[in-house]
Amino acid sequence: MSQAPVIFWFRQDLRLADNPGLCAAIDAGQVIPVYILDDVNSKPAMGSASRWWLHHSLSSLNASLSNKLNFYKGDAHHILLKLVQQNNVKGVYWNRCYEPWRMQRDTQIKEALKKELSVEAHSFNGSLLWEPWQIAKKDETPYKVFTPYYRKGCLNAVPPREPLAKPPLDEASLHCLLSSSETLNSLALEPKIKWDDMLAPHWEIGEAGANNRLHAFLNQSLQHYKSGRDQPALLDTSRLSAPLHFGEVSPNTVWYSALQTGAAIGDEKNLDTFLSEIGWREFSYYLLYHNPEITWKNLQSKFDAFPWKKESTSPELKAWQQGRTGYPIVDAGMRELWQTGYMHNRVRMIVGSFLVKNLLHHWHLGEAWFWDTLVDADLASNSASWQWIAGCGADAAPYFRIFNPVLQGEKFDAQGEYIRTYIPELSALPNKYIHKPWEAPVDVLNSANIELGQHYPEPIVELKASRQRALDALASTKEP
DNA sequence: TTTTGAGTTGTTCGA
DNA sequence: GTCGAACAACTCAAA
Repeated sequence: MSQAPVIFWFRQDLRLADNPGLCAAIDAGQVIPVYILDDVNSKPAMGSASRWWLHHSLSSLNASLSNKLNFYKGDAHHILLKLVQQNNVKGVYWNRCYEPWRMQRDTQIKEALKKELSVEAHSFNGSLLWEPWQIAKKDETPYKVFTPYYRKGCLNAVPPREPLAKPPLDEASLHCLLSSSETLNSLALEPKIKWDDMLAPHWEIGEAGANNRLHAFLNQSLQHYKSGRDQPALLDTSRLSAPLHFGEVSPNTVWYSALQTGAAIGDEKNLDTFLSEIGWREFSYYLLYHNPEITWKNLQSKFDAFPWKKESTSPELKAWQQGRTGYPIVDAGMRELWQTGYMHNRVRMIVGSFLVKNLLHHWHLGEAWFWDTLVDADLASNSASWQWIAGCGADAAPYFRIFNPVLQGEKFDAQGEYIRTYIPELSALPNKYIHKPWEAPVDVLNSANIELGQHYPEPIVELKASRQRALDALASTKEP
């Protein structure tokens, strides 16, 4: 093959199967596979847990490309143009991303390739079921509420593209560069302090792992997803958030695999609940695309006057981050996050409500902590979800929805299994007090070897008073 | 244009 | 212990 090669630029699509951009690149000629760690343009900079996941995902991808993946670090614009020039590249292929900084950068790259080098960039949809510009109300403006967006907008639109097969990718279809690239290790994605040893046992990173996770979920949990997903001790959520974020599996593959399993078990209710969660992911991207300011600005501007605390040095924030609030379900969640890089969905809502309402801290502070510590940290989902729990999102939670961590614990972790997993110092406490150790009589605490304030903290805030404070704060932001 | 029904995930209080 | 109502007012979506 003497023809000029093409570049396939891997981004949030670290897989071979159902990769439309990669398939198109292979059809066009010999492929130079490229990954660029663009820490020049990224806003915000990638979090630590994400960087760790990315390292292993790239390592896995590189192995499935016969170690022919070319790594670069720096300004993607500069690097790509140089690569195209030096290697006589005739086309550049990628799958679209939707973060504002990425869209801006990619548009500029596309224009520069065309204008300066007369090379065409070809972009594809590899990470959403429906493009954000494809779904609109009858008056052609974007939806602001999930249910009509999903039911009327998405489900009545053209069905999602069916997954593409893994392309035939032998060594002959991959083009070797004349100049050498960097190595994966030189990207320095792994942490300097070995905290990642703690996370590693919980995950199987890469395309094969993502598919194993998908099928384990479909086989074991889909049939009781509707109720199972709410109980953090059960591990019945899909835990596909990180694989989807990095594109180790496509939402299309998840969607159609779930439909298939759902049909086989003949259960619409659980299937629909799961599919609507995929719909929520779509909705977050949709909101971000049409409202790029949601990453930093309250969608409902009346919340700009809400008296949230904004100090990132507050001792209460520190206690929340470290899982020392004195409320077991909150602390268990924050420790799960720290130890595994993940937190169960139900518990994310509880800890979010606690920070924003009971502790009256700004959602930015929670968002920033999640951004750094979650392996599935995703700009669209993280922003939209924090705004949702804070009540300032487009699709706002009602003002009175303030989670009570004791009731939530008793309802969704009745046996305290989740608490005992992440707060071993409470493990000998009977179920009756596992969600409210401060109410336990002294002899019960003694026989469980717990001294409150010593082994486990006293509550840092009183529930009833802090709930009322949040309601009052909301009332105070209203127009007179 | 106006009207109407609805809005992911809850808690508390009083009967 | 259980159950239903109340909890602001507003915006959105569609008829």
